[in-house]
Amino acid sequence: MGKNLTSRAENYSKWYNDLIVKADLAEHSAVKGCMVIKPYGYAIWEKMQATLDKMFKDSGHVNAYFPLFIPKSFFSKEASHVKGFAKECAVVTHYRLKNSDDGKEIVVDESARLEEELIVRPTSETIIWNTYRNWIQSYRDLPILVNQWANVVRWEMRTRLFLRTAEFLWQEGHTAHAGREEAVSETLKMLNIYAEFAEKHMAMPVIKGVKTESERFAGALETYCIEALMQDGKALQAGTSHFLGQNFAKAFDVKFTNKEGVQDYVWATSWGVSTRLMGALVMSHSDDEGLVLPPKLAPIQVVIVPIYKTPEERQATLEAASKIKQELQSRSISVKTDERDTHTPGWKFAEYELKGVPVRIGIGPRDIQNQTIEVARRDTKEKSTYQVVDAALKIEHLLEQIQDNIYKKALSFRETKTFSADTYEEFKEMLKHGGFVLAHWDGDPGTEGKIKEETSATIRCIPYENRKEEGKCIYTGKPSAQRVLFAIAY
RNA sequence: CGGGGAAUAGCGCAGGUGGUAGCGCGCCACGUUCGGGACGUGGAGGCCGGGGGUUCGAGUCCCCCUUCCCCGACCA
Repeated sequence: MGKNLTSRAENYSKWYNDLIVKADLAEHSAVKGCMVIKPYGYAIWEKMQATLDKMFKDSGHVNAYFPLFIPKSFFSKEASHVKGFAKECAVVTHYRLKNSDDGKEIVVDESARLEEELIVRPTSETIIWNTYRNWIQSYRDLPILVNQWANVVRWEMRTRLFLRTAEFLWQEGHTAHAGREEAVSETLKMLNIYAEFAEKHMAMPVIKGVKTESERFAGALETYCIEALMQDGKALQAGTSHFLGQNFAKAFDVKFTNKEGVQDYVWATSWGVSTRLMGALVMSHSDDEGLVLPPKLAPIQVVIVPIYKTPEERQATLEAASKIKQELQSRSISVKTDERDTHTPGWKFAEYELKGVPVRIGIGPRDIQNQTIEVARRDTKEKSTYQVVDAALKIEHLLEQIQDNIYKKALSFRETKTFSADTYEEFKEMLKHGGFVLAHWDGDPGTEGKIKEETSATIRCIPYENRKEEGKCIYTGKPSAQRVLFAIAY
């Protein structure tokens, strides 16, 4: 029996949408462009949050919270910033409702118009820098290393669950520094933290790099990013870290007195990852049977399915399950025993496969007899029989192996999908099959724009650990010092 | 914001030329099952997305609105 999941080959978009909904991660809400993140999906996000939050704190950051509403005037203070976000802002204009004259409806009370409209934050640079002005007088007040976990709203035309929704959850770090070098190094430090998180926890290989001018964050001097390749060959920006220079300090007049007693503007960074990572996670590892979750982020790492016919067998298998569960829990492994009598084992197998639980244990009468358990891993669908006596230890190792295996699988996928093009014809041909294409570019945004127009491919980044290599731009033939990373992106 | 679809039971769908709604899955009850989404019998469930019209009569024809999906442009 199938799971009624569209296969990736048949329709990748449908596969993704079906999977998100059927695996209980999220669903469309009654509000256009907004999603409901369901408990199972939210549990994964919570694990991402917990891990990232610890990484942020271990690197000296602290959490705070700034308002959801941002006065419109704040936005206009940094010219390129407002330009970048103006087209997708939700604006609050009134603060009161009233009954309509016929009493049948609730309408906006036109007399309750706000003096100054409020923008629902699409990002918090402006409100934060307006606040930092009051926090900073001296170099002794620096650095400020603040992060916030929040929701933001960007009024998107076209939305997709997790990948692009009008409201999404994220974290945004906003730091203030006394010197340029320190701010640049903070930007890179956070980029590295994101890359480490992606690779070690999400098991998703990423390429670190710098964005070109046209892909840069509105208001930044430099945007660094991690780029991942999805199974359909499209690239996904998974996180960004911005060096903001003194742009926001100048816009909000945030000065400090340095050690020499001279006034200077503060240097800034901002960095963020969002619930989009959920989409990245799904599209990196999952297959036609359902989700494949990396053990480090799986809400349930091991599920135990008891198999029995008689009440006596039920009793015996549940007892055996309980012992294994305790042993696994003592190794900090999250375990669930599915004791429900309302579904057959086969049904449960399919269900946990759909939900991507990394390891499934089956315990039936035969196992009780032999002092064994059946262990099935989700990533390879391989089944083995373990002796109960050393099962917990082996499963602990198995989880590590699965984490490692899905990373390697994703990495090898990316490697086979990464090409080098030396001519424009070659470039266009390679793009047809999806994947990353490394090619020379003359550094001109105009050229980049034309390539995008003609092929839909964008420069995802200039890889950070790039090998310098003399060459000629595939489009103009002008000299180029290195290859840049092209792809069709989400 | 353009271009295509679509909206009928919880989900997926069928309902030529108008005559008062059906199938599969799911749900409920009982029994037999249970090592890869079990089976039988019985049952519940619908102002056919919303609003107007045409008609004796509209799921079906006409107009308007709303929402969702897919593909582009824009963006994390």
